[in-house]
Amino acid sequence: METFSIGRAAIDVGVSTRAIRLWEARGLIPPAQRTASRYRLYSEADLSSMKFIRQAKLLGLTLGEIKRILETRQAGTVPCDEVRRLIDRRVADIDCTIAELTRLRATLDVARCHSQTPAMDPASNGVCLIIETANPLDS
Amino acid sequence: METFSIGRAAIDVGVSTRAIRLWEARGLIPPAQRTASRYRLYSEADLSSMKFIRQAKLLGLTLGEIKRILETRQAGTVPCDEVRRLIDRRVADIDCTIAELTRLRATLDVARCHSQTPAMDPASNGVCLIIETANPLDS
DNA sequence: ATAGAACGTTGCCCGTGGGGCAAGGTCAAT
DNA sequence: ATTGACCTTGCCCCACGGGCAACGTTCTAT
Repeated sequence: METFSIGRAAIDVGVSTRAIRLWEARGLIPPAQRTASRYRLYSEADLSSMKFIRQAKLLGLTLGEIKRILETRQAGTVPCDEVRRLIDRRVADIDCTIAELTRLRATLDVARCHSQTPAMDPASNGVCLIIETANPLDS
Repeated sequence: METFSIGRAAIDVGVSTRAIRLWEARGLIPPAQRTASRYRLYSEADLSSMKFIRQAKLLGLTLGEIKRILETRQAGTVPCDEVRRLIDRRVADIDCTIAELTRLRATLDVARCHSQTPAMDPASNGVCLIIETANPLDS
């Protein structure tokens, strides 16, 4: 069975070696097999597992969420329902974030173009009217 | 001159006492005056300064950016040009983030509704087809 | 006056997902 | 044998505080 060093694995999976060690420390992947000199060794199955993690991360799941998915799967259960719930939550979260950012963007636009935003009088106590007169709509 | 404890200041400014201490440690506000028993004391001017920081934070500026703005102002320069640049960058950043999130949202929508996304065969080696067959458009 | 509540002080560890660097051990090719 | 590329662990760093500990101070009520 072919094995891969952490560097090869990182290139193959498309992440950094740091990420792989972090995933191990966080329990997303089991402690790697080691050579006599303590080098980590990975199998193709390990690479597949890491590719799943990378893919899940690209979808915006956190390491904690991914860990739970993997644990569910390892317990023999198909985690698709859980995944669907996570994705639903994530979508709701994204919508919320987009709405917030859109509001903030509008506020910044208004502030920046605020009728020739008078420059702060250097002698006054204020710092910058662009900021001080802005009216954030965010909660 | 009326002075305020850190708790009063926090309430008046609308932030936590932790935040105020952090801003001091980060150099956004000068080390507070102290009572004989080392309690921090703030003047109205201090409160104004903190309100500026809070306002700038609401606009999405980082503590580092705010610090530089305050330093510019303290050097006697009106920081409005700098602020305008920061806001421009922030707006560009927001647009970029919104675009990314929109793409991700679309990917998640497709993945979730992926024609009755077949449940993973518990005997296979995969984890979850919803994730494995998703096709993130993000870079 | 004194007890206890409410406030203040420092300090440390936690999160997210690693990056950067250091000081060293190992492997491959020349 | 040496050199360069790789690996190991460990520690501190990023933003912005939250939570808790252990302890000192001030205020309030009885």
